[in-house]
Amino acid sequence: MNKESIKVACSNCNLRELCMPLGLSEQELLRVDELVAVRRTVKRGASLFHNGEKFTSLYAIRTGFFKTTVNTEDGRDQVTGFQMAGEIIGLDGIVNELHTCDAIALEDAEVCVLPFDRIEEISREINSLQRHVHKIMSREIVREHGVMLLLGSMRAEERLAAFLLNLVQRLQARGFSKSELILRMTREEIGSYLGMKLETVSRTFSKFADDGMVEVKQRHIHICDADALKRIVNPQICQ
Amino acid sequence: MNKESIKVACSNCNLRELCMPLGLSEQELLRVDELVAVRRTVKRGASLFHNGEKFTSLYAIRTGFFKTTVNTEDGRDQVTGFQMAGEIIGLDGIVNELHTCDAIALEDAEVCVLPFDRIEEISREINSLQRHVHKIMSREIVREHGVMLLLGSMRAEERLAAFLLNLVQRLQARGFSKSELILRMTREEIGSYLGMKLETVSRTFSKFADDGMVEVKQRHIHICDADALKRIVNPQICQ
DNA sequence: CGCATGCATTGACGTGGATCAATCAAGGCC
DNA sequence: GGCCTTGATTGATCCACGTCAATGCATGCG
Repeated sequence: MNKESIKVACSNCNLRELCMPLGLSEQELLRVDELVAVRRTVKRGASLFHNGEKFTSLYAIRTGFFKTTVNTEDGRDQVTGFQMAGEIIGLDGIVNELHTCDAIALEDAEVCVLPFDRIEEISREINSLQRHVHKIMSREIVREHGVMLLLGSMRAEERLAAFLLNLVQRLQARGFSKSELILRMTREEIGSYLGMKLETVSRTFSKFADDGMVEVKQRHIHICDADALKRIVNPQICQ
Repeated sequence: MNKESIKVACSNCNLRELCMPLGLSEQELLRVDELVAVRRTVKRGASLFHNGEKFTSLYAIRTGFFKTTVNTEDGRDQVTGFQMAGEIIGLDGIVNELHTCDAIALEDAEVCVLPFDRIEEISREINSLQRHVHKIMSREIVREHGVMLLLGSMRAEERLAAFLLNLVQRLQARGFSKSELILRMTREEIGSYLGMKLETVSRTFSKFADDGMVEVKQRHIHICDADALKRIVNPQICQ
């Protein structure tokens, strides 16, 4: 649990447009800079927070890649999401002031620690920050609706295609290639997220490769035919 | 779309402890009373809002029972939740100021309309209301984590048992019996929510009945052995 | 009253994905 | 380099659940 006391400003952070509302005044920006208490680094495999831990802060991911998992008393666990730079994690902790999931770094990561009472305080003053916080939470709710749709009504191929398209789209929004990606998670983690076994994930990758839609070499994925993947997710529409 | 202009106060609503924060001062209560613009009734089968509609308000359910569903362009749809008195719906609309799901009344219902800009305005002034709004959204995120766990890692019997226990627990919190309930939704809607086909829902009910855990007569359910249901959800723990 | 309509139940059968198991590839480490 | 560990792939088999189809049970309406 490595904590650093380097204090850094949001106002000149290159991820600002992902974390923060747009169109703040000079003055408001200075106020928002007070949000970030400190940054914290998390080594690959380590947890940022875990189930049962007291909730104090949200975290904005600066670099690295996380998974969040919930687990039942009887040992089952379920990956609830994969998060990358610019995304906010920890929202689950607000209700009961306890985290209800684990956040594990899938590669060395750095996060900005945003004490939640400070967020509340400043968002009382800056309307666009208040709105922004509400939107972040609502976005998470909508995202989860999408996952429920996927888990509740799609078949293995559809799930994996939807997953790949979602990943690559988010990477593209961050300036990465729209056809090339390196998976940060294992087949088992993908399977947990998508409600299937790792063998099925592997077989489905192989099938996509056989059909010429992707090239798969371990965790290196090249998407050759994104439209074909879209057609798998949405059979009727994409003809 | 029946709109009434009877203006009523939260301060003497018997659902207040479900919708509203506790421990407000006299003064704050008066302010909070300004939240509810109006009430609206929704007939069984009608929608409170639907996918694509402009978002303006959240809704607090006063009476009745709703389902929310998301749907893909290609006609699939997925029930994302069932909501009852005291619960807040419409949170999905905040991000893009558009609703992304349909809310359909499963029985005649009445809701309080809470214009969202008014919520934001008043929650800037009343800290406990601000915190309350955050908690409601966080609670929804946590609930959805639970559904993802259910859909991603449980088998049919476990899902249905978890569903029944959850329903009855929420009904009990509203003063209803903890062993007797009437389902407001069809087998197909239950199946959609739980990611299984209506026949499987029906068969699983029958199996529970054969095993003496519940009595099922159409939509009337009597839970004879709640512990047995818990054991199904949580094999190891409940021995 | 009898008949249509919408759910629910139950049975017979098929299949997508789970399970079990062997093999293979890629690092990391001495 | 060779060894060990961890994760990925692939094959063979199985079973939980989906699919298709018939029947039953309430409710409402001409």
